[in-house]
Amino acid sequence: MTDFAPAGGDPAGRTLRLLELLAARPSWPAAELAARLEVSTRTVRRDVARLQSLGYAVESRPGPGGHYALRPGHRMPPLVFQDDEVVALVAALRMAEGILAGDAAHRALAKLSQVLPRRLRAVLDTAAAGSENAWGDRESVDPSTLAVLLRAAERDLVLRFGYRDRHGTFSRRRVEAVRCVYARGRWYVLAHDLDAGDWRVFRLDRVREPEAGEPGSGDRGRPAEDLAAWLATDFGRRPGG
Amino acid sequence: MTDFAPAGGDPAGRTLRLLELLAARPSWPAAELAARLEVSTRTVRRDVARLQSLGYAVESRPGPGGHYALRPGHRMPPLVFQDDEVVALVAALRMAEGILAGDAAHRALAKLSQVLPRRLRAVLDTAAAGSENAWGDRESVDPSTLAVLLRAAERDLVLRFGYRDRHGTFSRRRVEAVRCVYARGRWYVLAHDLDAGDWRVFRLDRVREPEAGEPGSGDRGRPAEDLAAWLATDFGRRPGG
DNA sequence: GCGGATGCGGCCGGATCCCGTCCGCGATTG
DNA sequence: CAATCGCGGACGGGATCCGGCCGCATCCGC
Repeated sequence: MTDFAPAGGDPAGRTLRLLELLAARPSWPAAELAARLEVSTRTVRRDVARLQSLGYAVESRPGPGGHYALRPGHRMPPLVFQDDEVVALVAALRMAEGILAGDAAHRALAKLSQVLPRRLRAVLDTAAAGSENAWGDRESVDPSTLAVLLRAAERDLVLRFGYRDRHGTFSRRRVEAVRCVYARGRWYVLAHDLDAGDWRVFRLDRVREPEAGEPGSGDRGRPAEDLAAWLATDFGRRPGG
Repeated sequence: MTDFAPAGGDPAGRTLRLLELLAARPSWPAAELAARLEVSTRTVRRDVARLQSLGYAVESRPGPGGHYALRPGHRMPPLVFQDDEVVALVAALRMAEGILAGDAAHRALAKLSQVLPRRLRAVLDTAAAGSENAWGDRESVDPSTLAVLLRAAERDLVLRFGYRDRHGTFSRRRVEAVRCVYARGRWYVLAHDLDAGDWRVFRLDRVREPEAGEPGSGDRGRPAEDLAAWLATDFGRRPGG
C-alpha cells in the first residue's frame, strides 16, 4: 500500500498540482479548481494562500468572471540570453562559489536553466561542466548576511552586528553602512562606526548576525570625495578598526 | 524581509523545496536533504514518495554512496527565486565584473531582472545598488574566449591559441584542454601541451584567439590521481610553461 | 562473502492541521 | 441595485503528519 493516497487527500501534493494547474492555463475560476482537485472552494482558497506565502504571485479577481491567475512574471518566458551572457553567468557563479556560503548561487543557476531554451541550456551545462573553483578554502560569507548588509548600504540604514577582528577579539558594532565592496578576493563593508565616530572597513566574513535598523543620518559625507577612486587605491588600509 | 526559509514546517512548501534541491544538484544523500529541510530522513523518504506519486522521476540508489537524483528532462512547476538566490546572483556578478571583459554579465542580470516579480526585482536592484567592485584593475578575460575554452575542456577538444607568457614572449600552442579553473582570483586552463608533451597551466587572460578543433585522445590520464585535491594544493605552481 | 552504509517501507502514537460548513463582507459587473 | 464571485474568520470532527523504531534489500569495499 502506498502510504499516500493517490495525491487526492494530501495537502502537499494537492498544492503542487494546484501550482501546475495555474501554470498551465492563464486563469481558473475557483469552482473549477475545486472540482479538479476534488476539494471545496474553501480549501482552494487556503491552498492559494499557501502558494502566495511561498512567494508565488497568484492573483485573483472577484466579481462575475472572477478567477485565479499566476502573475506572468512567474510563468517566465524563455529567457533569450546571448551565449556570452550565459557563459558570463556561469563564470560568475564559479568565481563566487569559493566565497558564498551554501549553494544559493547554484540553486539560482539551476532555476535559471529551467527557463532557458534548450540550446542555451546546453551552453550553460557545458560551461558548468568544464569549469571548477579551486579557491574554495576561503572564509565564506552567508548570502543572507550579504543581503542584510547590501540592503543597509543601499538605504543608509543603521546596522548592528557582532564582529571578530583580526586578533580574534569580539565586539558589537553600531554603524551606518555606506557600501559593500568586493576587493582583493573578499567582501568588505564600508561604514561609519557610530561609536568610534569614524570610518571603518569591516570584512564580511567576520560579521555575525547583522541586523538592519532605522535609517541613519545619511548625510555625513564620505571618506573621500571620489569614492570610486578611494576604493580602488586606498581601500582596505584600515581593515576592521 | 528575511524571507529565506519559506514556511519551514509546512509539508507543501517543504516538498517544493525538495524538488528545487533535487533540481539544483545531480544527487543528494538522504541525510543531507533531511538536514536542509530540517526534518528526519523518514520524512524525506515520505516526501520523495510523494513526488514520485505525482509523476516526478526521482531515482534512488541504496548502499554506500547512495543518493536521490531527479532524472532530467522532466517538466517542472515554475520555481520561484528565493531572496538569497537573487542576492547570490548579484554578488556573483560583482565578483566577476573585475575580470570578465565587456558587460555580458550585466546584460544577463538586466534581462533577468525584467522577468522577475516586483519584489524580487527590488531585492536585485537593492543588492546591485549597495555593492561595488573595487578589484577592477585586473587583467580581464573575454567571455567568448572563456566560452571556447570551457567547451573545449568539457569535450576534451584539441585547442589552438596564441599565448603571451610572463616574460612577454609570444607563442602558439596546441593543447588538449582538461579543465578551466578559477583560483586565486584568476582563471586558468589546465591542459596537456601537445608540443611539449607535458601538462601545463595557462592563464586565461594571456590566451589570444583560441580555436577549438577535433576531439583529442582524451585518454591520457590526469596530472594527478585526485584532481580536486591537486587543484586545491599544488595548483598554479607552473603557471604558463 | 561478510560487514557496514544506505535506502525502503511498515507500524505506532501523540500532536498537529486540515477540511467542510456556515457566515458576513467587499469588489466587480451589468 | 442585485447577482456573482472571491475573502477570510470560526468551529469541530477527523484525517494527516512526523519521529522513532523495526526488519529487509541493495550495494560497496575489504
